[in-house]
Amino acid sequence: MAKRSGVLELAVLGLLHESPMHGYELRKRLSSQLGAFRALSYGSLYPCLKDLVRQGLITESADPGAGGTRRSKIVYQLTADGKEHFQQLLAESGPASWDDESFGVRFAFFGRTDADTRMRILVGRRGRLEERLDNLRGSFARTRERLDDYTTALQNHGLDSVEREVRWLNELIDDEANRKQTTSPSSSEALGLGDTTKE
Amino acid sequence: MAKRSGVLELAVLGLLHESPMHGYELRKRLSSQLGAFRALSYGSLYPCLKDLVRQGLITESADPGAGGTRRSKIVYQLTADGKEHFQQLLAESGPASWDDESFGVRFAFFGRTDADTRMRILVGRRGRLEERLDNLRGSFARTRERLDDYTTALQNHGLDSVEREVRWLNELIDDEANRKQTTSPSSSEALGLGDTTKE
DNA sequence: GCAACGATGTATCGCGGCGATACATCGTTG
DNA sequence: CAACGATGTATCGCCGCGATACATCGTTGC
Repeated sequence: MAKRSGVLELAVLGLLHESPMHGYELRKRLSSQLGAFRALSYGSLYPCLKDLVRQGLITESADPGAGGTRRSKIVYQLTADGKEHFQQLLAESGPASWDDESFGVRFAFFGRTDADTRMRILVGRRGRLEERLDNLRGSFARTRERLDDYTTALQNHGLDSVEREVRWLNELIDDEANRKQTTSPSSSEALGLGDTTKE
Repeated sequence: MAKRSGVLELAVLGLLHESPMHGYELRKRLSSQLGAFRALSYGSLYPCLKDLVRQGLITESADPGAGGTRRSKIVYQLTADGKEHFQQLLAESGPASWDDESFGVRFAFFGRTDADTRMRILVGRRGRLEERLDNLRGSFARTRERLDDYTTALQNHGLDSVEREVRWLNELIDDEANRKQTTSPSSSEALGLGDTTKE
């Protein structure tokens, strides 16, 4: 228990970091702010919120909104423990954080973490993608002759997409390196060369 | 029951269309041939196979492989009913077939269906993507000023990806139109203009 | 005023797929 | 012939999705 894949937890904590919110609002922002990531359902959200309250990472309080008609609207707010836990989760740069969804959410909150963590996650993510690229190219070469045009087109398109993703990562990594160089020179060399060893 | 989201069923039937196979082999091809789509687990595959057998769409038989040591290796084979059902599933061009996964699998088997079905699925898929584009652009415009650089970069990247996908779809649609025109002229006009009305 | 309606808002349930795991046999290597 | 990794079938628990129910707010129109 309390596993919940982590990513949902991270996203909720991160959004609540900006301002207290209703569950409803939380859900909307999850799909709009965090990009094209599919909106998660209430079936996941509310149990997660309940869990976070139980852990003392967020608190729920009545809505001070309208006139004072007692009705059940709940505003969730981050606690000090919650902020701490958020930082801790965000900085985790293990293999799990290279996953598509996990990376997307972490990247959206990059502004709240330090340069080293950003670089670690970026490089790790690139490694994960290059791994995928290898697999793709491998099975592509292995099956290319006996596939029809459509299957081939699909494979090529998939390959292109991942390659494009890698290029995007490279730009981001360069940006980070430059930013770092401005602050503390002669340290960009060691970072870009992480050798992508798996877990 | 028997719903199983359809896409798994379709993929298994399609792969079995080429040649009889073991479950193990089936699983490997699911991730290599059908592109970058995540490998589905045995936890889904075997129950699905069992279900297809129960429906009489495939049959299971002992492996004629090695020497004759009785051991449990099972080769699955498509039946006549299975072939028919596959065609029927493949040709379904309802809203469900515009989904990412569903479209990918159907596209991989495009060679086994007719030009009209191909065009219907292609145009529908493009409509779905343009719908997504609208949502993205909407929430983008609505939130752009109060977001930091990273969140903005993420949104832009997401937008680019979907736009790129639409461009790919357009190329495919053009190709299909040309192909059709070669065979039977003056019929390409009516097809490209499907107005993407939802379900 | 108030009826009607869509957006806002909280909550639960069933079910399907995923990941882990167990177990068995094949083929190769030293 | 022992050891090991690839091949192969099978199941189980758990998580998250989609559907759904229900209540209230704010607006519109008469």
